[in-house]
Amino acid sequence: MEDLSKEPFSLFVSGQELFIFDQRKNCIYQIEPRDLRNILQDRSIRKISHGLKDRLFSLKEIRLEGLWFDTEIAAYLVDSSLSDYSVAALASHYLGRQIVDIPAKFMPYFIYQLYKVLSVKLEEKKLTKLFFETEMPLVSVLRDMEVEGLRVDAGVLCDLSREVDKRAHAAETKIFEMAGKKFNLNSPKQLASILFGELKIPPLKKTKTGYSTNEEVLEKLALQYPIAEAIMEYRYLNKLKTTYIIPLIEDVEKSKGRLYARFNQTATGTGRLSSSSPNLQSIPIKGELSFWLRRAFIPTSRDGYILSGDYSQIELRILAHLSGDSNLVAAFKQDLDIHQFTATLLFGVNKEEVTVQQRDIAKRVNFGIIYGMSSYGLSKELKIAPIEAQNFIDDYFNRYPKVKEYIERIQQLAEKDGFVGTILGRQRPLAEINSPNVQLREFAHRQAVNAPIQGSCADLIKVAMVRIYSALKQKKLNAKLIIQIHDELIFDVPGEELDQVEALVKKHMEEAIALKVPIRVNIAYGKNWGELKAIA
DNA sequence: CTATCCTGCAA
DNA sequence: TATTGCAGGATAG
Repeated sequence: MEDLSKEPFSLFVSGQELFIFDQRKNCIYQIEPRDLRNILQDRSIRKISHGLKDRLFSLKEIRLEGLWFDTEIAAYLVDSSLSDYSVAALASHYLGRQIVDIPAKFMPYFIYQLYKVLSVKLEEKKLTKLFFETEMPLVSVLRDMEVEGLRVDAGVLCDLSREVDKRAHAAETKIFEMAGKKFNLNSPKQLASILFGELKIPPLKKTKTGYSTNEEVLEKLALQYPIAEAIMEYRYLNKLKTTYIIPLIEDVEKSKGRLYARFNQTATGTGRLSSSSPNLQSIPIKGELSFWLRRAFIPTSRDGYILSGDYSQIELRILAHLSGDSNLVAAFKQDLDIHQFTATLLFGVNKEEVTVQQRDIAKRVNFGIIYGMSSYGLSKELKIAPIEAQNFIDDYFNRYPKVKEYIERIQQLAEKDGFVGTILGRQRPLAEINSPNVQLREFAHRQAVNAPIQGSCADLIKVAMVRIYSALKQKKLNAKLIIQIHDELIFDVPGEELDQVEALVKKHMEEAIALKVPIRVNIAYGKNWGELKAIA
């Protein structure tokens, strides 16, 4: 075999087996298992592979170096709207070959063909820089996160579990008493028949199959019927227990005090990461028991800390950047409380006069903008009439005129191009943007507003992750990135590294991409994830 | 057993 | 009839 370090070649790992494709000789080789590690860890050997991060699960001790071109990541940048990024699916899509199942030994051949097609498409779409400088380096960052996992105190979870059981049982007893009988509280169908049948409570909303018993409905019923309040309490406790506490305890006990989650790089339409098995991006944060739950997430070393860096109002800052609206830009340049500032514009008062309620409305309107809100959507959110909601939207656009122009511009661009882009050029296809179906078309228009904002935020934090990873490595620091939650990075930091890591995280997060407005990052740290104290 | 619905957690 | 996800339990087939 010729020197592997001369040019990139494609490979596929299956269990302990490694196959490579030599494109010059059009020939597939199987590598001896004892050479597998050397090849994967040699950074001078440029490797083309497919979903390699996820294919090394049984080879966790191998450091992955020199992964130069991952065809799964490339395919995702070329088209983030696919639901299946397997080699077989992509071969069908891009190589015109209908293949259901590819034997492992032929994989490198197909991966190489995909590489040829996808590298051209990356060039055409001007995604090469984003691909090589951000997405490919990120693969190693995510692999390290997945391999390292994080430390969790199962004892804290067990204590919490007992407390939740106690409260859930109390709620259950109360509900059955008021209902006059026992039933399956987890069945919306049975619950509806008790509430709206036996108890004759007037139903407020329908679902496809019956009457709705969701949070919104229960909240309204709770004003008049105590049973609704108790059901909400039960639901909260049951959710906490079944979705978080029990699965976390099981995972942690299986792996001696550590938790290993996945961070998926090709899952979302916008460029965000997703997390699964378990999903660390939806660990509860509101309420006393959520706080208890987060206290179970602890540093690896006894003298260590959990440190978080959190982008402040990043999506609105990106909106200010993209729209160039002078009011919005000025507000951020002066480091104002943006929701309070928006309230002064909407209600025509001085900032000292803004009430808590007014600020809350302004905050919800600000969020609504990011989601491409309608008056109906906002009215539901604010629990007011659609006409009043429309007034807020009109006032908002009068005060932030360039935001309005930006939204119109991006929607027209989407109609013309069939996609929208982020600051770093990441594209989101919008297949339904000109659909004759009104619902689909309007949905795509909201996505056209949201995707550049959400996606640019993803760009920003990905750049920061790559730079922080390399800075930690270069400075030989042992702090580890353990969780990413879209606009927040969480680290496991040895005690003696705290100051250095704090400065480094703040700097790289704030300087990831220069915007027309300052970017602010709040750093907090503590002895566990539940008790983080802000740094001045 | 899988698919779908309803529900609810996060940014 | 506000954006993006993941996941639980119940239920239908």
